[in-house]
Amino acid sequence: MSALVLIVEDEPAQVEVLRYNLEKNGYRTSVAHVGEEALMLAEEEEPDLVILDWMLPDISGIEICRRLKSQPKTRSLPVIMLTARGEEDDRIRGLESGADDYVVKPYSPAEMMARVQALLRRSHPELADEVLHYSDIRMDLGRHRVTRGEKSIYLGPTEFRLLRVLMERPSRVFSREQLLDRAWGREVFVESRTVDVHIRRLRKALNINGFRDIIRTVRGAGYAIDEDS
Amino acid sequence: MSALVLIVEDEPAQVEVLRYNLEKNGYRTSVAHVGEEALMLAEEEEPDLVILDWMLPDISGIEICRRLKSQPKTRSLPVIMLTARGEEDDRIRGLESGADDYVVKPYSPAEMMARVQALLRRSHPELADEVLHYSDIRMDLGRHRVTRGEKSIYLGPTEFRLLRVLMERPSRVFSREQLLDRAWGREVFVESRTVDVHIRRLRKALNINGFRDIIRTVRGAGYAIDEDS
DNA sequence: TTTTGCTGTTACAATTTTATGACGCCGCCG
DNA sequence: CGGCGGCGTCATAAAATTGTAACAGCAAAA
Repeated sequence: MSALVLIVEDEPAQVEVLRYNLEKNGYRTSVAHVGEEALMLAEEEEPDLVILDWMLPDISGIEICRRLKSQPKTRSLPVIMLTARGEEDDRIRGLESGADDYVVKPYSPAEMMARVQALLRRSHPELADEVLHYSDIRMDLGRHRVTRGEKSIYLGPTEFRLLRVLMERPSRVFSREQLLDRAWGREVFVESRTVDVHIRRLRKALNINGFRDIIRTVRGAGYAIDEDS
Repeated sequence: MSALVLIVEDEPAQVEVLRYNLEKNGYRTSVAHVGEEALMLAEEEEPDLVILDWMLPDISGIEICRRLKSQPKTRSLPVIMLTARGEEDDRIRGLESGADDYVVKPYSPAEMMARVQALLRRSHPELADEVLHYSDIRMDLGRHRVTRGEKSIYLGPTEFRLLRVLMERPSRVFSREQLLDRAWGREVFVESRTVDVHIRRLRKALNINGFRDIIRTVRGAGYAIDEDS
């Protein structure tokens, strides 16, 4: 089961951005458009984290945060406050009201995801599994799971490590020696040609259905995982 | 994803020079004109490096640096201090305040870029991929990728090495022997005319579409990569 | 203009590199 | 013990890359 993130935000476009990115990173989401709804959902659905917009139609974000922090049931629920740019005072008031972190709009999705993960790691380490993404490939390191699009992919241990190395630095070309070092370990002795074979196995597993090959062979250099051919 | 460099500088002309050069080298940029803004952006945008002018309208660069180095969140953020010429004391104070490097104005863009890359390599090796530029040609050594304008160019291994040699010293003329040495290796024995053929292959690949030929033939001397014919 | 020296271009064979399929070994689990 | 899955290696096929020779073009020198 993955972490549930409650999004409290009245502007639909913002909601969509958040929801898209959160789900892409493997979180479940739940949305409240107004303050009342937020308080209710926070209690009913027991989310693992709240992203809370500062400006809401009814109750202010700061007030919601205060209420959350005053109830035993939701006291330890991490809150990320979303504020408009440059309101220095707001930031301070936000933190005073008990928010655990704040993000100013506009923000980069990557930054937001990093903070979400940081907070989750603090409160529920077991929910903060690291997940690598590239294109439509998703690699959940904690669960040892790989999916492409909707399909789940089965990989042997070696292919898993190999893909992990490649996914940690998408587009970068790794020589066979580098791959052996990183995916096999420094002291093992295996033929460098063996990499070819595992690359092939990886390709076969990844290209299940009619998926386009995403591993780029660079003659004389090595392999990389890459969008284009 | 490329590295984000925060430029803290109040003089627009300086900003433009920096921004132009940084972006040409594949970095993303962000600009603060005054100290307050710098501190805020350093925290919000999580840049990977800061270029910090000494003289600013509100807070001094040295003070900003001190503050950055005193906060856990920004402590390990590399700082390059920009100082006016000849202020030896300033330099010392700059380094004392925790700056990781300093550059005296006026500086050469190449020097600045070299320092940026050096610092990045130290802190985030994965962001310091080397990229060569000349005219509209871009060569990403880590990704093993060449583009001209928007088009991506495919090169065989030898053409790749050959272009690399030429790109490392644009405009310089290399004799066939020098090219054989550097792109083939000292101990291989190949006909010097072979260079011609690979130069042709390189030209053919580079001049895809209607791009102008950028390799200059110097009769009796060799080849160079060059803007004009 | 003819000659001469160098360079551009093309075709082709040789070589190198990579992909693939098959095989045997080994450790794990029933 | 026996089967199975995962792994490394090898042999061979398939591709891609490369070196050369041969010839055409061209510009400067004679």
